[in-house]
Amino acid sequence: MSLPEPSTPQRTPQGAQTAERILDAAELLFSERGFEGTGLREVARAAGIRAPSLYNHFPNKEALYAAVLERAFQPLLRLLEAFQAGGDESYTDPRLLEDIMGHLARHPNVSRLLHYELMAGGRRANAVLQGWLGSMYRNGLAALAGSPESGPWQADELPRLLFTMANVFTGYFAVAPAYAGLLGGDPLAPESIERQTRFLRKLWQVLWGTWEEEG
Amino acid sequence: MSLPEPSTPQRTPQGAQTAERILDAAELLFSERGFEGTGLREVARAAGIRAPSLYNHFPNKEALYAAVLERAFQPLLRLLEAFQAGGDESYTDPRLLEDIMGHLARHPNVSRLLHYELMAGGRRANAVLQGWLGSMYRNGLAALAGSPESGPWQADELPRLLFTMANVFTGYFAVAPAYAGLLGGDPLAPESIERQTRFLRKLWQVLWGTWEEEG
Amino acid sequence: MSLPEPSTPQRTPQGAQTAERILDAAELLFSERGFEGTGLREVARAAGIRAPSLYNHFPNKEALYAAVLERAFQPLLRLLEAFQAGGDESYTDPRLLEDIMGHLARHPNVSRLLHYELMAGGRRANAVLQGWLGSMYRNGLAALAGSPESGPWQADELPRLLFTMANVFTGYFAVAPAYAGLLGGDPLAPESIERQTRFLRKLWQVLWGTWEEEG
Amino acid sequence: MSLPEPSTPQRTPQGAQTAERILDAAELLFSERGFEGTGLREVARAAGIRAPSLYNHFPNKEALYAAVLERAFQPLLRLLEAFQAGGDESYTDPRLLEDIMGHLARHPNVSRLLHYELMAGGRRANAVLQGWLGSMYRNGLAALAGSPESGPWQADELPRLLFTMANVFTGYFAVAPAYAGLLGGDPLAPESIERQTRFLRKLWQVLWGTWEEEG
DNA sequence: GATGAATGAGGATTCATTCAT
DNA sequence: AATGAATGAATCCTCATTCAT
Repeated sequence: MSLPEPSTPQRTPQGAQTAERILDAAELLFSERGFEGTGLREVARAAGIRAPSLYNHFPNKEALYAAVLERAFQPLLRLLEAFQAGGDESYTDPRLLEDIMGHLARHPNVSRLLHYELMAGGRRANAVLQGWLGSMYRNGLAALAGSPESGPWQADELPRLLFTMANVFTGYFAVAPAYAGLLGGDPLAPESIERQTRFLRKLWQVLWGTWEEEG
Repeated sequence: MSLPEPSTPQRTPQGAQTAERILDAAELLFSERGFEGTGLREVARAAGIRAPSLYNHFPNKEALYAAVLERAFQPLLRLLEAFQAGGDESYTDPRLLEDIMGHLARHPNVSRLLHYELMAGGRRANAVLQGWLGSMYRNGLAALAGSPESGPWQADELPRLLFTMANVFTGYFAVAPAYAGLLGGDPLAPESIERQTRFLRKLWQVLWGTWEEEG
Repeated sequence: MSLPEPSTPQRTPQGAQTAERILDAAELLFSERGFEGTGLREVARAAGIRAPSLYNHFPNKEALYAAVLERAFQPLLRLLEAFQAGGDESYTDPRLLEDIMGHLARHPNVSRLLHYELMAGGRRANAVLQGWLGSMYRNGLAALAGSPESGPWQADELPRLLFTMANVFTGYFAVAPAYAGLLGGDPLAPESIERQTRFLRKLWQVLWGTWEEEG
Repeated sequence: MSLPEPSTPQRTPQGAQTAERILDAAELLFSERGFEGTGLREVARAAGIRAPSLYNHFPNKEALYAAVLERAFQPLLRLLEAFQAGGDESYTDPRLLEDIMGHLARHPNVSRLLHYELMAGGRRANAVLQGWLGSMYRNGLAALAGSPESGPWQADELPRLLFTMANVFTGYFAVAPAYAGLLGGDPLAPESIERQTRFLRKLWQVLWGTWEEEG
């Protein structure tokens, strides 16, 4: 009666499109308001359907949330895996930083979802997240330990450095909206993200002692 | 019936004690579950009363939340103000870092409240937070700009550096519980906090180029 | 539109089989959980289809329920009619009792459906049931009135005696599961049903004064 | 806003009265429509309150149902216990029959609740009911076994006789409404209950061989 | 004949809040 | 200051049903 766009009314694509719209809507809302702050009616409205229809695609709110996390975190996981496969020296290779920053910039919801989930701690046991964190932890530990760069860091400091940097990366996007009022511009505007990317690259190099003043 | 611990048992009127207990309970719960994830019944139960009694002390949930934030953020604000009064060079003085870290370590809820509030962005207009952020922003900009330390940072990078460091400080406590499973120990245990403090001091010095390998 | 009735299972088309499977599933579930306690999704799942497909065979839940009752009660009705045709003296003929008991034993759902329906009283106006009860009432009144057996019963007590016995017959099966825990064995096991049949035959004879101690 | 009678607005009686009204309403509705057929809104409306207020008196629907059963069955339990204490010969004493019949007649809901619960079988594990049935079973077995009356019954038939009679007693009230259309009069009218009581007394005596034709 | 998708109505339950006591 | 009782609004979710495919 009020379906926005039944443009291609085939069987599967139809449902798949709806599921995708639901995931899109849910990702945005969950990332903005958190799990408990998000109502399924809002999600449904944003997806262009009524709330009960959600249950044709996801068995319940938790499952929808898990699906959102899965879809949001998987690319990051893949990025990290690809990076790990690239060799040990890559941790000080700015390209990873660039790639991750680019992905986070294109998907600012991911950072926010992650922070909400991290702050929820172990309460909402989430396999996806634990997997991702675990993978990052192991990848990081192994790679940094064998890094040819010396820098000022000792082995037992690397885990903390790792988590700190992850936090710095995602933190920018997670709390970006709160900056808007103070910094004047929109922190998620391309120009601002570009500056943040440059800033983080420099920060990374400073931390590893590879920063060189340039003209 | 279940009064936990009247820390300073002077002749503080019963009501004040109750209000304090409510604030304690609310601070913990809000910091753990966020605003929408926290029910007033839980707060009341944790405070040893029934939900309607909350309204004898706070006009509504939002006001209680604001009071929690106020009480939690004010000491930090004072710290920053005192620091600002201390002079321009103090931004690279490790003692501020030490003080802030100490305070955050003793009150891990503060970091979590702050992060929740930052992630909520502008939705819950909160004067306290805006004031604190604004003060930090102005203090930071002015002080860092006149800092005698050179380091690798240029004037227009200082705001980002400032926010980044703030995020690094509070982020540790905000997401600490999620680390527990991965790092093995409890990140909020004194020993772990001690190591984090040392790590952050070193990080700070590395960033400012004042780190020196020691014996 | 609805009742296909493939009474004699020849080359019954696929659809008829499905309808039958639906009726089987619905009969079991309605008899176990009652009308409101039974969901169409459960019925569909038990029949191996999805809920909307039910509507290819029955116009709605009420009609499905009515069809279940019809199919379940008709054989009993036929039994009673055949018995009535057999002559007046047959009411004290133990064979009727045997036949009815046998049928109820082979179809324990029938008793349960009947009890649920009786307890629903007049709320779900059900023509089938009213017809069956009415027929039983009339048959019973006429036949018992002209019975050659005297026994201790007077004419105006016969209706009550009739209903009481009907209740005793069906009640065993309707409430049997609740006995399981107390009586030890499964009341619907053949052995237990056999004993119940013997017991009821004796009960019937005692009531009519035709019981004789035997070896 | 629409409370019918806040006549005596003391603290406890007020709530107790409400709880009682809820129990009354729930007992009637549960007994008429069963557990799943009864909505809490109906219960609330019948009790003169709104649905959420139910939760000030009972934690959930199941607990309300359990409380209804408890209140409904306890008097019967007491009756049976008192009877058991009375001595072995009492099982053939018509006074017990009279008492039980009177109680059931005054509380026809009890029979209906019992039948609904029995038909639910073990699904809704109900301690009250199991306790009552267990008590009845044990009381019955012990007492009947030592009964001075001989009658036509053997020891191993007594359990079945017991359950049969219980079924006959409660069955009348449980399915009474369905009789209304057929018997003409209201089966729950005092006159009809009186006749049923006489009928059951006679039935009992016939079963024990103590019936004597009278003038 | 079968079903995925959609939905209005309603399910039980929780929420923050009010008020009389 | 405290709380039982009450409630409108909203929660997640299930229901029977429809319809296009």
